[in-house]
Amino acid sequence: MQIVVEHSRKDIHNSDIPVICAACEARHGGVCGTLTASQLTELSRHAARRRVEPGSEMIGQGEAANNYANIIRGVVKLSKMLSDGRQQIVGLQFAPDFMGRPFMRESALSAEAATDTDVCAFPRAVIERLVGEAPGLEHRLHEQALKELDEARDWMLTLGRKTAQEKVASFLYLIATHVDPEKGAAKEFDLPLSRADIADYLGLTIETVSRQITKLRKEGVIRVENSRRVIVPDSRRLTRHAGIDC
Amino acid sequence: MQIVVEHSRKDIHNSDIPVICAACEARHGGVCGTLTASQLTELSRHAARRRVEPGSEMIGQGEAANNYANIIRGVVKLSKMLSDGRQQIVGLQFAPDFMGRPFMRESALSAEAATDTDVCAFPRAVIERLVGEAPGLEHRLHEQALKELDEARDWMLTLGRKTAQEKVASFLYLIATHVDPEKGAAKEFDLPLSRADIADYLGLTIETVSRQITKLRKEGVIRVENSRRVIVPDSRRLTRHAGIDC
DNA sequence: CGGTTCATTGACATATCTCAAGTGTAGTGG
DNA sequence: CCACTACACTTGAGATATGTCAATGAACCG
Repeated sequence: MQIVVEHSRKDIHNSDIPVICAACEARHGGVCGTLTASQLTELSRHAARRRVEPGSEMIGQGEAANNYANIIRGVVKLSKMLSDGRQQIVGLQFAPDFMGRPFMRESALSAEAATDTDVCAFPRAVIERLVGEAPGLEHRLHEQALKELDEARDWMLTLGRKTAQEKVASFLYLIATHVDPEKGAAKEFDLPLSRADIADYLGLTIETVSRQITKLRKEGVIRVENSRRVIVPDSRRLTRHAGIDC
Repeated sequence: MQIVVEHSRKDIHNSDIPVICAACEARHGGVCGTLTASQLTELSRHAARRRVEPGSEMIGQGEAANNYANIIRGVVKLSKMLSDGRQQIVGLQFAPDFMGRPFMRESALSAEAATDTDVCAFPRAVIERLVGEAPGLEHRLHEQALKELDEARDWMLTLGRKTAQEKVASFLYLIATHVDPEKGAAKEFDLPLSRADIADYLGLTIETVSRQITKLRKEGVIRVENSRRVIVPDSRRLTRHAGIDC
């Protein structure tokens, strides 16, 4: 975070950076951080800022994937569906994550905005050309893939082996950590997901999620306001309910 | 597969390839395929063939990860454990997959041979140096990571949303597909995993796995011999029991 | 042959799901 | 400002899939 600020200062004196990028919150996140000024210019020529409403699908399972995007603001759900409608969220992406599955024409999952979201989208062809020119770009994409792989595997443990109580606590802890990575501290935040989404992320039903949240509330592990706002007085305590090994 | 055979023929006339590699079954799989002769020589100087007994741990969760490896033969389980002993297998790796988590000092999971396994191991330092020299190497590692990510997400859907019956059928289908990718054909194979391992892979108990296998057998979807050998007369039929969308 | 490990089967317990009703809360229109 | 609907969430009662515990069987090995 410090570093981002310092770099931003430098950018002000660097007139080579495209205007749209110089003001971009994700200038150094996503894929843009590794690009040179000219590559950034090239990319920004084809880039389009878009605002996405919560619930609107950005790409569907089985559709052609013609775009990559940086998430500027908001949370995006990645999910998979069975033919009979059962659904599982397989990943959440937060700003300033990069979105898109390199080297694949067709999406194996659907991406949908969970909250109000801003993205900066560019055609896959441009990215794939830049990969050949910018040595650091593939490395950045590789790191993002590895990060997502680690997260997916962590979540497999949650899905396969934790109780409903632990699943819900793990989810709350995940969100709390994204808001503020400091361990054991008090936290307060709005849930980016509805109960239905949380259920789809945890492999549970809406009702079970609701009951477990109530249970955590009654035990004093969390407080809840307006059903979306959550207060965690002691996130170490939450951790214990989440079955997280530390 | 065709391609591998053709390349092997060429190798016979290419005396630059290290002897140990020229005879290697994974010569063009894993990471080796993208290396030049001199890079391969460099790598092979530090490489060590090892045979691993089933059940023996190759690396433990939280240990320092000092090695990468190509799997020459066999199946390796990647698993995560909670502090109270609950375990989840988060991935299976088959020959000629590459094993190892690039750019990370410490393993977030444990790797254990499921079957008799041969690997070709090399120190992480050598690989990381070669990444800087061989442009194709990081691309290969990146593709492997993306493949594992796709597999992990597919499995999350299985873990979170499928019934025990569908989970077991999905597992059998996964193994059947690895033996022979042809769709709808009859298949016969030995399970590389014990019932306990299958349970850990599916987020079930041993008893439930056993009951579901019995059920599939009684319905005629599979036949079982010696509890390890499985015959699938019609893998399309198996697919239907696996809740796989096609 | 006995001992060990692994797999199967049964009887019962229980966590989670299902179905149904009830409670907010926000938005809409009169 | 007050109905009125719509939607998301909560809560309850009962059903059920899966887990737990215990016994048995089958394969393997010294």
